[in-house]
Amino acid sequence: MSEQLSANNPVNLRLPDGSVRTFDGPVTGTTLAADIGPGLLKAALAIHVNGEIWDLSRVISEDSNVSIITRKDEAGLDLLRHDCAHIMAEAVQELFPKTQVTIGPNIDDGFFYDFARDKPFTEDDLGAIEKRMHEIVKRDEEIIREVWTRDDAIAHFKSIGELYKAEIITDLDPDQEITIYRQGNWLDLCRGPHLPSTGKLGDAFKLMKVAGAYWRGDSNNEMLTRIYGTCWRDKKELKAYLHRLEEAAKRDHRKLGREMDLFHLQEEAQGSVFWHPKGYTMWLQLEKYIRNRLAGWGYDEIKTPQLLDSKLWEQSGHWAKFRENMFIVPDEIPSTEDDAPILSGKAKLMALKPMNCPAHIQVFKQGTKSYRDLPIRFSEFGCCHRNEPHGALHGIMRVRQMTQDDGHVFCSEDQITAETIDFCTLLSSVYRDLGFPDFKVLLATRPETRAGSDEVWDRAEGSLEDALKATGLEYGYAPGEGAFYGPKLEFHLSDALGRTWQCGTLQLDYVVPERLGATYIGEDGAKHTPVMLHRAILGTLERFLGIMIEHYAGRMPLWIAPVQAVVSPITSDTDEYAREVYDKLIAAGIRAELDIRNEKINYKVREHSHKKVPAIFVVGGREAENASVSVRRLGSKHSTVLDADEAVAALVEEGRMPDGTAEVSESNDGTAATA
RNA sequence: GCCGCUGUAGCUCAGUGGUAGAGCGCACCAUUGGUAAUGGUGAGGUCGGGAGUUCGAUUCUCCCCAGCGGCACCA
Repeated sequence: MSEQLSANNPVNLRLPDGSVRTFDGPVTGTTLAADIGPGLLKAALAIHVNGEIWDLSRVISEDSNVSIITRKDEAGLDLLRHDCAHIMAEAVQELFPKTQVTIGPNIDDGFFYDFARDKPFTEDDLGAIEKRMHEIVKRDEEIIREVWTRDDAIAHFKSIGELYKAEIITDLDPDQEITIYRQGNWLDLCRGPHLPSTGKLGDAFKLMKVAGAYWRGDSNNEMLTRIYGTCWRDKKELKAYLHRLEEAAKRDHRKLGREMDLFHLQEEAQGSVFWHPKGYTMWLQLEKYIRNRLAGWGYDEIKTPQLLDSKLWEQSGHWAKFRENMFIVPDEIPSTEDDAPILSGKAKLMALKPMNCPAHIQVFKQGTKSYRDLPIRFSEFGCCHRNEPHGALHGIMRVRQMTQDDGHVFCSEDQITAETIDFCTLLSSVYRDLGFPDFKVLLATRPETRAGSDEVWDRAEGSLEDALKATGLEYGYAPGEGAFYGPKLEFHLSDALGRTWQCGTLQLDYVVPERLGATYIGEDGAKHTPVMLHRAILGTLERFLGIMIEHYAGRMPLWIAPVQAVVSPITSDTDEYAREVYDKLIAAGIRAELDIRNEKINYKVREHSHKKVPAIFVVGGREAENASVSVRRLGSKHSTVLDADEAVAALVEEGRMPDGTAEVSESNDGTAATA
């Protein structure tokens, strides 16, 4: 069909309400918007054409289903954010002419743009850049889409010193259309689409922070300087977002850990946690809970050594594949001579265990095992050390000494599916108990650095995926993210702020049991190597407690709260009665405190509320007279007067540790139900 | 590990080329007060560590360490 013919053909555009507008020939989104009304023309940002988002200026020459996109649409917000990134890049290059642009994608709540510059940007530069951005918005520069040839584009970007852009184009799929967006005197390679002009952006944006980021995300490449920004439809949304950040900061486990006196960290033991009595109470409760649950699913708990000979790690494959994350200790008596080296450097080496699996295999190997013994399930609250990079450490979420709720299941190949189903059932029940009903599953496949042949990996990945299918859980993939000895399932839970955390894992391992010589006698009387499933539900207690603290904003469920109740007399006249109530709580097994300090009740209520104590029992003359208590629950402005014994009994009931028998909560979307 | 920022009292933070200050917390005294701060008095810091410049450094310069925000890595 020739151009001329199509130009004379009428074009029918069907709008979302079903109505059709007919034009004499090809039209642009702008024309359509104007045809519908001046209000829409003003609000229009782009247009959906048969499911694709187009610039308003692009010519539509065929009958299409269309809808105009405004800033009210989700797609409109995405456009605003991406344009905001472009406007930021324009501002940066106006202010700092020798800076090269690289990539600038949208992210949750905003965008970033990575720049190459001799001197990295600092936070002090953000004010000037932001100011210039507002000027560019005021200039209301028209944004023009142009299609260039590949060679022209490469030549152009090379000629202006934009080597990264030239590299990006060079690496693009040869069939990919090269589009350039021009605004004012500035232009950028971009797939688009974009707003019709910079003025449409508005003023609800803010540059948030600067950071270093490697070119193409590879730590072997040079480091670029990244600027993060946030962008919204209007000032009100921006303000709400900033408020949300402030609220999230209040939940920070490092802040709450200090305020609630749970733990501390100090530089002499970086990456390892000093647990205080209150924090360790939470730890012990969580440990007790998961221990109970594991025992109910056929796990036998063991305890294995911290320091193991490097020979074992060589054999297991850790020495070759994991050594840079291990703490190595020479097995030698250090010299006490003043002028002699402390260590000779000649001693044999031991290593603090970074994982428990080789030690569990040693336990398995004691005595002869029969196929009738399988599956054997060992659990251990294994304290592991990993030499994590300094920059990775973060509160108690990312530490160097960690305690896993670890376990290894030794089984035959035909037991993998049943064990996987059981594990997923247990895991979803645990997450539900702990307040995290929603989680996602990813199948992580072979990494580049790995032990074992491709044939073994084919088998392992196949078995694990088959078993995963049998659980009925929905899942995605994490290519290349498997452990060095086998593929794994990653369980990512969502917290109250919608963030996701990888906690649980199930790893299928054909490699390490064989390397370490684990065998059992099969039905056929011959030796076979068992399959090993490495699994953890919480992941590590440190991280999981950190997640729980932030998820609950410190207001822990009663069973895990370090102090469950405080008894506080109004005046010292009722100290004695307060002590009676306190004794009742203690006798009932409640973690209670008695606060008979010479302070006003207002002061005490305020202080215990800040410390997130779930229940305050206030007792005055009235309560003492009729053996009652005035109970004020955390988060409530009101108090309830109850019979003292009943109040204690109610607290005992509420504070019962969950055991997996609770009803499935409504927020569970069903993905967690596997039983 | 890489980039940037920060490091002052237990906590949150102000401040200065002439050896430091606030609020909260803590101690003591007074106050006995019904559900988110009673008042007063006092103690407490070699200003992250080391070196340099200077008559003099917490302040300026350099190096190191740690924390924070990211990147990379990861439970």
